[in-house]
Amino acid sequence: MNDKADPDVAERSNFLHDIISEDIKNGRFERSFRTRFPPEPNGYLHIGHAKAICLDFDLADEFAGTCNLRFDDTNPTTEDETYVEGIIDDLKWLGYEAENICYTSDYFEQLYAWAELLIIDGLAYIDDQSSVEISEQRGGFGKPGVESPFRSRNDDENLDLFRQMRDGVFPEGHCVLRARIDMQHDNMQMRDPVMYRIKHASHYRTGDRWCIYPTYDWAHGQGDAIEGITHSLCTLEFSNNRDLYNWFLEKLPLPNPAPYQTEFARLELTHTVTSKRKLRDLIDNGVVSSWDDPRLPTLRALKKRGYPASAIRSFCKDIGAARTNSRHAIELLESYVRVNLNAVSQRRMAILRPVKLIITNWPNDENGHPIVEWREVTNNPENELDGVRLVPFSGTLYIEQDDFQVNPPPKFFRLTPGAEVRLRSGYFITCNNFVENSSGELQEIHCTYDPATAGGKAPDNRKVKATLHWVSADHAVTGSVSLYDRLFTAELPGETTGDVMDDLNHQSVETLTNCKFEPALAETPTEVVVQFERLGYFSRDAGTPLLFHRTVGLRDEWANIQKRTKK
RNA sequence: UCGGGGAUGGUGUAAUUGGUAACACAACUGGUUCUGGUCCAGUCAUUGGGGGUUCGAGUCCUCCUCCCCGAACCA
Repeated sequence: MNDKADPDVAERSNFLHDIISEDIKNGRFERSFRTRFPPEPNGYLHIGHAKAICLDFDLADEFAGTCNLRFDDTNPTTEDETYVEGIIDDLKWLGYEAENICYTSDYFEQLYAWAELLIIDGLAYIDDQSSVEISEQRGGFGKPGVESPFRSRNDDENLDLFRQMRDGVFPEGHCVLRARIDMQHDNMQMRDPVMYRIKHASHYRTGDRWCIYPTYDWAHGQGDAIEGITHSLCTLEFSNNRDLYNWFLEKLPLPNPAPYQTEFARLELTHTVTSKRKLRDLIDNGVVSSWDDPRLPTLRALKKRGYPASAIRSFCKDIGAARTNSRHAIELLESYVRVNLNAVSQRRMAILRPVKLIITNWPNDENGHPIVEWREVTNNPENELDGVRLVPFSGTLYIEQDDFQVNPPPKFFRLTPGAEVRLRSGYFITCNNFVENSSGELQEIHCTYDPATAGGKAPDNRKVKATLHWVSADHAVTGSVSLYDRLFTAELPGETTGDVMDDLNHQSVETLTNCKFEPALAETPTEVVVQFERLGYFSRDAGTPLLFHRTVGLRDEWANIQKRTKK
């Protein structure tokens, strides 16, 4: 399930591609290319993860290799089964299937055995100091560390203590297992890093079998080796861990060549955040409703909002991979969504902020009721196979408030008193009058129609400057629409004050409840995205009846004109 | 302060590995159009700064500047 077949997605070269080709050419590994996507199950996947996933899986696909999904579950106090399930769902939705679903916790026994081996080889020791003492002794940038007084403990004692650790003899924090490397090393990661800590916590998979848990560094490379990974791809912040990754692998009796780590820059987007902590803060503080709130950059939120998975994949492929820290404009992602949706989504008419339009010369039938015509409207001009539908048209309609102005600004092409416009697939109409209430609010617009322009074409070929969408008042279904805007006003939230909450966009969602939809919209299946003509793409909510989420608006030249004239 | 990694237009990614800056987004001009959508045509950088090697440098050397990551029993 990948879209190699998608001609829109061109393969772009990047440094990872080059490295792997080189390794294959030189026969560095006698096994085939294999990588893994290693999330920690303590939150849901977001757009940043999508980049890593696309990289891992597409590279595997391209080089005839495989990719595992591995849950890096070494910290029982933060992880949970629900996230495991959520991540599996998210990955599937994105369109990828893992070769194997693995868990670091499945390697706990092996990891433990290897740790004993290191102790026996004099390469690890039990340190009885507290975390603050250890931290203080670690030194600083340019300042060498100090060796622990327990560093010279003999191997037999270390082994004995380690076994007692495992047996639950000690309380949390009593001691840790440390690798004996070099307290003077320039790389802080190499200053006798902690391999095991005591946690009397039950793990969502191993239950109470363990009370000591391996740290990331002690588990990751070994997990890679166990799975036969060749290329361990991760983000830039792990660069400093690479020395340690290699050190452990060298000291262990593993078949060579060992996997090796290569880092790339994580995906950052403007006007949003992608750290799990910050996402969680937004949820916990009630800024957004949950992990799938459509304003969030999580995959489940994007899905709910109507972002096609294939658009996200195209985006990730095209931005490629590099080692430069960068931040992509969120508009770029949106443009991929528009390109995708423009091709596939059916067009419908919906009025978000309705105002009544009365056609004063509209004919009545023999009973004195306005006649109803069923106008034929194209479903998608981008795809003839989508055909047409019939939309009821009559003498009383709703149009968008924005489409009428009494005193129009320059370049306003829409309806104004005296002007003629087209109602899409309907008729040309001319505004003769309008009605306001005592407080000056627009109540009704009165127009006459030209019967000769049925279907929206004038026999004399005269032109109009605008085509408006409309909904017949008698046939309209009423529903609601949620309009989303960026969650943060600042490109880089927290840039000025350091607190992302200071940059919150307090108008990031607006829900309109009196929207008028053409009848066909009531038939739209849940989670399907349609284009509301002239407005944008909208996804039907699965829970709330007749609610649509705005996926993304259409490009809006009129908005640009207004912005320009303002300057 | 030490170590590691970066720097190409408004933004992001490329450049046959030393051969004369490409693609996308955004913006702007104009054209087409029954969506101010789509589509089409066009405009918009000499590669952080200095010096050097070379017929030729974004690619090599050198000095400088700026930015990111790192002192968790998180990953």
